Amino acid sequence: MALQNDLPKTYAPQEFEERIYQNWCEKGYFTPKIDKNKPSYTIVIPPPNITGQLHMGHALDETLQDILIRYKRMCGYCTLWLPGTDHASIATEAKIVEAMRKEGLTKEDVGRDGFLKRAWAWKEQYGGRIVSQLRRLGSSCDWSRERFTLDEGCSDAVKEVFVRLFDKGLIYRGSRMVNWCPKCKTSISDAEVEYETQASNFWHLLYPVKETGEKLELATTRPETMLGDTAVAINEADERYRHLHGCHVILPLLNKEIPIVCDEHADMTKGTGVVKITPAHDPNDFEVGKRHDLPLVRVLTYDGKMTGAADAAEAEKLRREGRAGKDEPVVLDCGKYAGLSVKEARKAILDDLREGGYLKETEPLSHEVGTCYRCHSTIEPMVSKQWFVKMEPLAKPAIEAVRDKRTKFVPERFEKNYFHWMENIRDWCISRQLWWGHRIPAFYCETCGEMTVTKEENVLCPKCGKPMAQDPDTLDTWFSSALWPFSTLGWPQKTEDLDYFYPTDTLVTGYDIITFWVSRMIFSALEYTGTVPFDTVLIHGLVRDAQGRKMSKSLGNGIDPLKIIDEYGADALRFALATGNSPGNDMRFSDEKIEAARNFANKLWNAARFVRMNLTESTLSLPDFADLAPEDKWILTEYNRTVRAVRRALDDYEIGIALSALYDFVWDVFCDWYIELSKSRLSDKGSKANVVAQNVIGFVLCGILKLLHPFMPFITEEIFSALPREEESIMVAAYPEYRKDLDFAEDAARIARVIDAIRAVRTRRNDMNVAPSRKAKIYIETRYTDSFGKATEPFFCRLASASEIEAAEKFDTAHFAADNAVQIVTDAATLYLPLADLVDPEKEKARLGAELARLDNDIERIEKKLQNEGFVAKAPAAVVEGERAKLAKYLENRAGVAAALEKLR
RNA sequence: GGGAGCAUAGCUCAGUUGGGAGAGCAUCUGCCUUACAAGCAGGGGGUCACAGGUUCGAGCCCUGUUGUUCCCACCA
Repeated sequence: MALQNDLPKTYAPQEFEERIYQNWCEKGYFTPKIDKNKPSYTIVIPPPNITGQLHMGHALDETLQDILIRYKRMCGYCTLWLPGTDHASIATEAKIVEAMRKEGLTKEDVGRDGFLKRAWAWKEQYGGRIVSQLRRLGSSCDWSRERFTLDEGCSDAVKEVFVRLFDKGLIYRGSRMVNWCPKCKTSISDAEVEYETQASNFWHLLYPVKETGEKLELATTRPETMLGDTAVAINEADERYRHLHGCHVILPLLNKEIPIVCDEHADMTKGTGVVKITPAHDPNDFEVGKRHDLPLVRVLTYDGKMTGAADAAEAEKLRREGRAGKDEPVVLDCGKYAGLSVKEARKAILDDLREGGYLKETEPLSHEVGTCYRCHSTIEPMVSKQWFVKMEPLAKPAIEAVRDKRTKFVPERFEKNYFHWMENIRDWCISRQLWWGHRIPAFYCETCGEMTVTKEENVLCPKCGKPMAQDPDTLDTWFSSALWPFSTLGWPQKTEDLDYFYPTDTLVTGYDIITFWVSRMIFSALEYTGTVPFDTVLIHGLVRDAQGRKMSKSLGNGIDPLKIIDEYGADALRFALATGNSPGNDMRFSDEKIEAARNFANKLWNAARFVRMNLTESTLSLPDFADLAPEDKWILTEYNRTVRAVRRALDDYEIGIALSALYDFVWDVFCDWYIELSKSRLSDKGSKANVVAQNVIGFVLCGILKLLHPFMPFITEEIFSALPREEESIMVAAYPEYRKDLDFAEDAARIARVIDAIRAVRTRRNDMNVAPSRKAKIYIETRYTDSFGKATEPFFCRLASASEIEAAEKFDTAHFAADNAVQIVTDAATLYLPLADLVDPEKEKARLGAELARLDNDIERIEKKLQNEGFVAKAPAAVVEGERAKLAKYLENRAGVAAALEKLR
């Protein structure tokens, strides 16, 4: 007896999950051995933020990736799942600033170096946390290749890209309108702005016209920026204001004369058709200002307050020294409003306008306000000197690549999101006024003003030879994330990894970061590596709570995956997340779902225990087909078809469908039927039939374990290791393949008839409230006597409370007391149960009557269909044939039911 | 303003080339049948949102309507 490791009586995942993971790591199964004769399959992880803790979104993302990786690995691919983390500049920096605030310190107090020291300490402390949490899920990542977006290699890739793009003219620096977060005190990109609806007002202001003395009415949502107005715009075609062309208005409160300009931006159909122009604080107005060469007047500081004398003086000083570009705004001393917050200034200015008679009316309005995606403060559009990536030349090939399906989205509809974003893309603001991140590799000479972009450090001015100072800003986090699929494999170095594993195969991520991340990886990869970064993007939805709400910290409705693992096991969590999951759709997570998942694991565990305790053979192999019982051929056929269905679904990324096919097979087919059908042979120790049954049930169980392994890695490994097996681990076993020779259609149909009959008997007995203890002989009248031979008797005895069975093509009425028997009609047979003493004749008549009516109904419908010439002529022959067969069956059944009814009468 | 998803059993959702609607949970009935009560056997429950259209045939394809969720957009 070679069998060891008896399976404990109860399924307790806590007992083995950690041990198994440890073992996999020690064996090095996660690290691929590059073999150029084998195809590669690569996934790079969407790197979680180092500040983060594992949440359900990660758990879903990781589960899907691990399923794909384990599947491909078992299919013989050389698989790499490359893990890592993201430095998440803005999120991490905010956390560290917050932590310092509690100590009473600011960034400025500790200085740049001191701050970065703290940041790296933070990374050391918390960066590993999320990684260890990933392990608990069973993720088969190659930890030897773990990367971090700020590590040496990734940083080198970032610098390389920056320099190349700059040299190509695709990166430039300039004063542009950017989204400014006054709380994070940095610019952010368009993609990082989230719009939310806010209740506000439309304030109708009156600006006096200098030349005519009339009062020009205009409406605004931002009265506090009026001090920065440098024009008022009307539409040239607007008849109402034709007489004002070339005139001026006197800006209230400041008593400043500003021009009335004609610009297409002024929409005649909206409001009064007049719009105030504040070029320094509104993106549209900025464009208007450029067209009319209007001055830029800035009235807000970078932390969201009204500017004052000091701000104005400082800007003036820079201007005088020639250190401010000519395209930079003038800064206004807002006088009595200086230092007020936007909110305070709005109130004060409105009060003064009202007092001066410049406020005509206040109209309530709800509108979309841009907010920072990290801190949700209101975004201020500000003119600021920043670095930008010129997007149009990069977007074009990226659009073509997806259009040509060199990269495919699953589901396909997300292409639309992608195209829409890419086709309307604006230049990408990549500089951030933050310290934690990749510092921009640009250097300025303080002596002569020269600028250089280079990968070098400690740069000397190429013009005057003096030391240069590096740009203080860092890059958008997503700039480095965009390089992730190749920077992690060694690019720009020509490494063996890059050569073998790149381009990667599948990227798995949520639809919420298609624009942030997926689109940027695609255009980056095309530009720097000349190929798409991955073949397929598998998009999944959000994990919501049981009520369908987004899980969030503020709602406190988040479910901690680690707690779920502690209580139910990682396999149950994975199962709950994968089952019923369809690409691109959100899902709800609930107690019921996780319990159902755990129950399935428990079912599998117990089925395996049953099989295990019946094994006496030390090896398992499929018996000679000649020795197989019909039920063996039936289960092998069902199993084989399941293999095909699961593989097909997985190849189509239909993970939910694959898993539900497995669930049904394991529970309904294998456990509820095959195990029951095998019990008599399995208890018949020492017989040849026993050995055959052992081998078949062992073979199918092993197949089930392998099929399930990508979804539930731990339990399948634990059971597998307790069975006679060839491989040392299920991880390195081959994924089952569909085998033509295991499709025994005829035998499968024979057992299907038996199952059908057993079900029918159970239903009748249940209807009649017959106690299971009351056994009865079953007479089976059938033309399929080979299906209902003596060999099937144990099935009826165990599963249909039969004492014995007798089958014949036709019984003559004298053979048994037919008048005292209950008659049951199935598609393949008519069964007689001598239980008449339990029958209420009236009830029985009613039942048979109802059945007759139902059959008549069916027959009529099919006959009608078959009389329809269109159907017979146009429907596929197989379908028509199927209908004919069905009709024949129904007619036969009807005859049987009618006869039974006749007898009762 | 543009775009997309969803609408199927009491609840949560599957349903992929158009050929008599399924699962889990819940509910009802009967079972400790020695792998499993985290279980077994059986039952009830659906004009597949609405209205048209294409087709021999529509939950599935087309058009429109309603409800709902989300994404995008510089609307003063």
